[in-house]
Amino acid sequence: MLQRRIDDHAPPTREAMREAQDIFFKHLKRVGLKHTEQRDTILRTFLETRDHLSTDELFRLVRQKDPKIGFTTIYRTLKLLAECGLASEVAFHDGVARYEHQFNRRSHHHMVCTDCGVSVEFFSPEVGKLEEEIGRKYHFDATRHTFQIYGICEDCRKNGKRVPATSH
Amino acid sequence: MLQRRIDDHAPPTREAMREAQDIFFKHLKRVGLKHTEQRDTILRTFLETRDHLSTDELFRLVRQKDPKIGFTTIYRTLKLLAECGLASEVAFHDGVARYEHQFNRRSHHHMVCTDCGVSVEFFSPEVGKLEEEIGRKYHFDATRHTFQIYGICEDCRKNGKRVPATSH
DNA sequence: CTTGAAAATGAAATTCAATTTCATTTATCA
DNA sequence: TGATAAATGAAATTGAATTTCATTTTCAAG
Repeated sequence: MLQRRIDDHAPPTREAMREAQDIFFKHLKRVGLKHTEQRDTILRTFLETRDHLSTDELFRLVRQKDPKIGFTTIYRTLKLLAECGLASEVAFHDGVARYEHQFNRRSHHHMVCTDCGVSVEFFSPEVGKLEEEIGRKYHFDATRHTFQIYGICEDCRKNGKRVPATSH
Repeated sequence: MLQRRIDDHAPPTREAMREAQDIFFKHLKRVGLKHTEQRDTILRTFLETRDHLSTDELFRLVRQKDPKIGFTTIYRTLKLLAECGLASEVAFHDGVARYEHQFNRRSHHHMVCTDCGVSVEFFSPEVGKLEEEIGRKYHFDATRHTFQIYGICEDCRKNGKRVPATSH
């Protein structure tokens, strides 16, 4: 199920795109990897969508631009993007890993409708504070956290007809 | 990796055990399923451990009591226990589903060491409040949430035999 | 420009937890 | 008791994630 994403995220400007490419290719250089056409296409496609993409979904989008790029390259490139902070994995706990871009994004969390799959971003600085607080209390070196709220969105509640969970 | 669990949870008294069995078998009756020796053995084994168990780990424990019980039965029984609220799935995002008992437990969350896998429970009523608050704000019928903090525990930091991971 | 070594690519194979299938056994109740 | 609906468990299947490997490409040193 495609994770439609409701947020305050504008499409990237040409400049932002260039900046992201710069971050990516500096990262590649740093770890001794090479700049390739495929990696550039994948990065651009990734930044152009606002949805939370699984590897397979990004694969389908990239294929429209360059049908010769394989699934494996998408898979590996997403890992690279996560490594340099341009992407991060969001675990919605539905069996597939999804990624969202993190470039120029402020800290946020997601509320997910368990019926239609839509995800809404929300902002809550308290969550970050909690991470720090609890970490200190238990002598953990806290590095990250996950926080998602699950429920039924307004639309699904109104439509009321529960769609029997279809196969994935 | 076995998820060692640090918490304030005492082993169940004989009475608590009986109460849990009662809840389980009432649930079975309600949905038209049958009371079997296997299901009872699985429930008892599950309640007796304090760790966060994957299906496979519980299978190994149950096998010590009754080697004839198969993996599939554990798998299905865990789903049943989750259905009636005696167990709940905790997603630590390491690729396997884990369950913990929920019988007579107060609301809590987990902090997980990404090095050794130990998980520590903590209590934070604010998190529940946040769920409610955010749900109201976005007109979601919020039913549950996940919140985990990841980091390095004190022991692992002291033993320090891990190469400092390059930040991400 | 070459060119050679290191890395990248992508199709196919593999892994592994989760889930389903199905033939047989068991619990329940009239 | 018997009828029958459900339970069981071994084996098969699924599907996402990951690895393998033969071939192609990048890049920097000459």
